[in-house]
Amino acid sequence: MAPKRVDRAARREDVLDAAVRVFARRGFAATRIEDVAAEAGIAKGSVYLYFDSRDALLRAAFARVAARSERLTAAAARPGRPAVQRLADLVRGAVAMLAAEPDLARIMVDLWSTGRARPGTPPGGTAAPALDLAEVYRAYRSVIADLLAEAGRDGDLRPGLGQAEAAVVVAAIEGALVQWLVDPEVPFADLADPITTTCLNGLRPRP
Amino acid sequence: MAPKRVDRAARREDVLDAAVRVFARRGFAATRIEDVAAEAGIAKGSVYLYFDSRDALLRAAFARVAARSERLTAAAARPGRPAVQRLADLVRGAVAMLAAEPDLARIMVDLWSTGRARPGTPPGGTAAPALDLAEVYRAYRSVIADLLAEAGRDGDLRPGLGQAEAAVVVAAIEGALVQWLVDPEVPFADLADPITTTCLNGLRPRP
Amino acid sequence: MAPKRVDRAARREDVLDAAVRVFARRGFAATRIEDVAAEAGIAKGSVYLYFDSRDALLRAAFARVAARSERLTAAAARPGRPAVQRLADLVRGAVAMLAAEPDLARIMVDLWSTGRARPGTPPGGTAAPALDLAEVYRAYRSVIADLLAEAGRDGDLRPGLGQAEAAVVVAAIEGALVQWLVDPEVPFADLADPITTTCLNGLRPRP
Amino acid sequence: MAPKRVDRAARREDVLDAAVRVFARRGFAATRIEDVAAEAGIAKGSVYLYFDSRDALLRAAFARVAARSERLTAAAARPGRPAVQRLADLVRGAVAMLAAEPDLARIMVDLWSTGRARPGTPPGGTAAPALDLAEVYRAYRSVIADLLAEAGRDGDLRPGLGQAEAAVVVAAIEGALVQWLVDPEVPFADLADPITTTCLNGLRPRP
DNA sequence: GATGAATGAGGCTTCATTCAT
DNA sequence: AATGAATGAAGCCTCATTCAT
Repeated sequence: MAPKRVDRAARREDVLDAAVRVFARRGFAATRIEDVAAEAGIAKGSVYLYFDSRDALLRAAFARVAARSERLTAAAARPGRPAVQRLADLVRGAVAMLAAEPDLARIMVDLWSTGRARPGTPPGGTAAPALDLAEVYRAYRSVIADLLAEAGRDGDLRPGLGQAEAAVVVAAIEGALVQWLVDPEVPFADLADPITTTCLNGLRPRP
Repeated sequence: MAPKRVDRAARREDVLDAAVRVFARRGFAATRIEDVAAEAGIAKGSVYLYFDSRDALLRAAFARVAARSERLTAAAARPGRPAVQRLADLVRGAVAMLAAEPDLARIMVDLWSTGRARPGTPPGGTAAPALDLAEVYRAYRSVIADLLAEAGRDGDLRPGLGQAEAAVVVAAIEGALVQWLVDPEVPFADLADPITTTCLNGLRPRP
Repeated sequence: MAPKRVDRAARREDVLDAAVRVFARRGFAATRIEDVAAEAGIAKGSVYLYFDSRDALLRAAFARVAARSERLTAAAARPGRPAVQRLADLVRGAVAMLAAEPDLARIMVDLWSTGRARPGTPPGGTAAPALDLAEVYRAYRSVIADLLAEAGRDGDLRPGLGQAEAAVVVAAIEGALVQWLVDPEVPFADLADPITTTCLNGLRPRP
Repeated sequence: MAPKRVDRAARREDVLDAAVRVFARRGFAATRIEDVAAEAGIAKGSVYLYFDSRDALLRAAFARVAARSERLTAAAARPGRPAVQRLADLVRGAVAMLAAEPDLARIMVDLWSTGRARPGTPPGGTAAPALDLAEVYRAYRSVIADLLAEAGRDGDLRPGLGQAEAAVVVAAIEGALVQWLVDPEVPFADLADPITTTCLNGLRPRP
């Protein structure tokens, strides 16, 4: 029974892989279950062996985005080097990761709008477990805010930096991502440096 | 034969107003023609008196977003004051405008994903005049890059700044917007200052 | 008030003229009230000043077809010349009239199918005054059958000819019409002679 | 992956059978997809498993009419007996077939009007392979014209008969059909003899 | 009388989901 | 488990008809 489980889980991942690809290509709204099935090389009905509904597929894709984000911040939280450097690494790492996985990046943008108010959500309230994108970004900012504060105490950045500045750093990354997705000629990966230096210089102590 | 005292164009704007509100509330994908009609206080079929199709409504909404963006950059291009200041004004103006018209802002986010590969586009190819969001952002960056260069020549910012840094500035604005839309507790309007100072300080000449 | 009446009737005819042209061009099914209005050079709503409904327009068009048919047979019933000749004249006259008024002819073909079971007709039965096309053809055949019988008594055709042979004569005309309408290269007007001679020869007494 | 024991093609035929019945009963224009589905005993949406659109259903019905017509003329073209007799057989066969399949016959009449200028045809131009009814009748007349010419050489009919007389023969059949469809009391099947004898006698050599 | 804006019922088509095989 | 045929709810759009001006 154990191998069965593994198989099942592996198959599920395969389907999700396919879904992510199609979601990235056509967007959620335009993606039909059949598209996902075709991309996964299985029959339409078989998708339902692994996911309860179209919505569940969407939520699973969201979970991937969230997990990736978490992995990223987790790495940055590890101490051992100066906070400014860990911050710089975090920014560079985030850009690199988004650039390396454009499909997930595209889905994230879709989530920005879809996550807001899903059609399925009944006016009453208790819908499916919400795609808590807000929480993801809150955590993201928290980690950065902590690093900013620490770097402030280290004297590498201005003291007193907090949530607002963390939001600016996150903004620079996500905003650059948007421009790349909207216009593939924008060299997103190459923006890692300008983003890092601009933000960090901008937050240095005034001479 | 009398031109009918109902002003066609005004009525069309009313419907578009309604559409923008609903698009912002539910997203494009989830918005049905009937929702727009209800919001406008007219019958479903009446929407078609003013717009050829659901897609035309979407395109008109895009045009509003694009027009607003243009108004913004046009103001910044007017000379008369130092480039750094005009740049700072542009950033603050952009944030203020987005904060003041959250509906259009939300639609813009929808456009980021929808604009990519619209489902409506017939396989044949030449559909309606594409929602050229890329062009909007290209123009946006251009204006900012010009200001950066000018400020460089003024000695207010580093010399040699260009497209990349312009992208970072745009990114900071749009990225902050995203965080606000995803999480209304993010004080977007208040981020105008942190964004402006961080970016401009970060681009100052090194002492 | 009298001139008003005349005006009104004349306008009504104008609208019907327009309707006949459009019906002939696009067929009933594909003709919208607006098409008729445009062809008549009036507004959509004005059509309803002269006709109660789309269906009434159709019925009026039918009436024209029927009236024309009646005029035709009426002429043939007038005595004074040998029956065979009146018969030949009737056939030639029918062809000439149909060829001269292709619009009405096209409408007649539409009536063959539409007249059968109009959508509006409730399953129960009592719909609008039916388009009694059957009656039109019955009268048509009657007149011809009478002429055949008379020509039989005259010794110009075989005796004992009746409804069946009348149907064949009518058939030759209407069937030729169909071929012309389906394929404009068929020289309908020129078929008057072949139809007349074939039928009349075919009904001559055997030598 | 098993080919599913339901034969797709057979099922498609079933649906087409149902469509033909409904088309015959209500006419094309008045037939909704739901009517066809109900007649076939399936759900509305299921019709689309077998036909791409309402129009495709119409075209398939046309194909049946055309195929039947072809079968008929093919039989007549086979030599072996005198041409006059084959001609007589063709006429009788045509009437018998039309009388035996009144549904297809009714559809044919619908095609006479629908085939002309189908509403479905996009303004662009090249829609689906047009319902080339003209071609069907052209072929029909050709076969008959050949038989007439051969019978002329045999001395059974007048020499020099051609397209015009062929049109008259076709006309007699189709025209009789019309009268029957318009008025079910017309004994169409019994008209086979009057048509045959009238036409063939009418085309005999003059004594 | 004329108009044409407004209405809303109705038809076509799509597609998430189910289920018999 | 896997399939894909079948379903039917929903959404887009059209157009006959009404009605205020």
